[in-house]
Amino acid sequence: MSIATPTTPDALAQRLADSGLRSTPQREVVYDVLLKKRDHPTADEVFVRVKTELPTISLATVYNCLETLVQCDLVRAVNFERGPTRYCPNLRPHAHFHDEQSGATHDIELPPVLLEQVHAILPPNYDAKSVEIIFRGAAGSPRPEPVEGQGKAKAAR
Amino acid sequence: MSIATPTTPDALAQRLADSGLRSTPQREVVYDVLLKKRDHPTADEVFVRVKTELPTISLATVYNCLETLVQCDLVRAVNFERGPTRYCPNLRPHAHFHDEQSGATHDIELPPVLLEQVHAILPPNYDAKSVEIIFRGAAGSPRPEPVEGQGKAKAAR
DNA sequence: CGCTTATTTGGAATAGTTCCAATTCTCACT
DNA sequence: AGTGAGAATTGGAACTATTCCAAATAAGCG
Repeated sequence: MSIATPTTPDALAQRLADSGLRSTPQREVVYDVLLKKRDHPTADEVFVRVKTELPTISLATVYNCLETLVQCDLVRAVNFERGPTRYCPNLRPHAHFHDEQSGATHDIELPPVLLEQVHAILPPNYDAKSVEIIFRGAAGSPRPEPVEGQGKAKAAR
Repeated sequence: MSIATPTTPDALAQRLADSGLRSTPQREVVYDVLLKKRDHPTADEVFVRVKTELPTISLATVYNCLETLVQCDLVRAVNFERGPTRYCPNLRPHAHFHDEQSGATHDIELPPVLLEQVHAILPPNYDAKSVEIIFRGAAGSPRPEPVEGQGKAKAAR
């Protein structure tokens, strides 16, 4: 079923090899960046972060690497409304809560039992490879929480 | 008949009025089109369909109308992976099954109990206004079917 | 070491959507 | 019925996110 120690930098080389792909500095740093700050960054945001370590990397490569990581099942791509795709290195089954105020996204633990129950609503013949659960709302803590948001920070329009 | 079923063309004028908006031919036809063929069309597809009735409508207006309908809670906007937003006039709580083969999207009944259970996984202080459940996989027929949907066809637009 | 193939890169191209300014339509009020 | 204010529509330009492409680079392998 699932793999024992998935979410570590070292898993990368292994997984890549398994898929007949090479471990490159770009792929490593992109993955590291995702592991280091798990705030569901966009490709652009990953680009910025990776550049501090690999100043010459190109945005196209960031897209390539992210795609590769998704292929290898090391990273999940998440799409909220219209906006850019966000990337999440959390492999455990979880839902996403999208705080519309701050734009931040939080992982929500998804109990296996519930996951099963959700799958169970599918009629026969529907074979779901994956399921995505996305909440939208306000993570209205009594006190405002530390900024985790990428929400409007960049969305200068 | 049923007040509980707002998914009728007539509901439109009412809802619009409630929001202080006007009922226009464009809005009516856009809504009709959604009700008539519930295959989760994209804005483009709606545009094409509406044009047969209102040949001079513009794509911008279709976007406007769809947005308006979403605001009025008559229509849900759904986003699968990177692709265009799709529109769904089904107001009852339901999940979506996205068939990766055909590109088609099916509504899946969502039992209220399950919906509650899903909401229950949220930690306190998380106030979800809505939840979206999206399955991805292969639907239905035990035997493979030739190409059909809007999947990755590039020329079909 | 040179060959082959994978990977990266920058820029151009594309898709989907939004923005904007000008026009047209509606409605409320004389 | 006429008019003015505000809504709504329209076409096209602008924008954003992403993909495509062809050339340059890097790596593994014999």
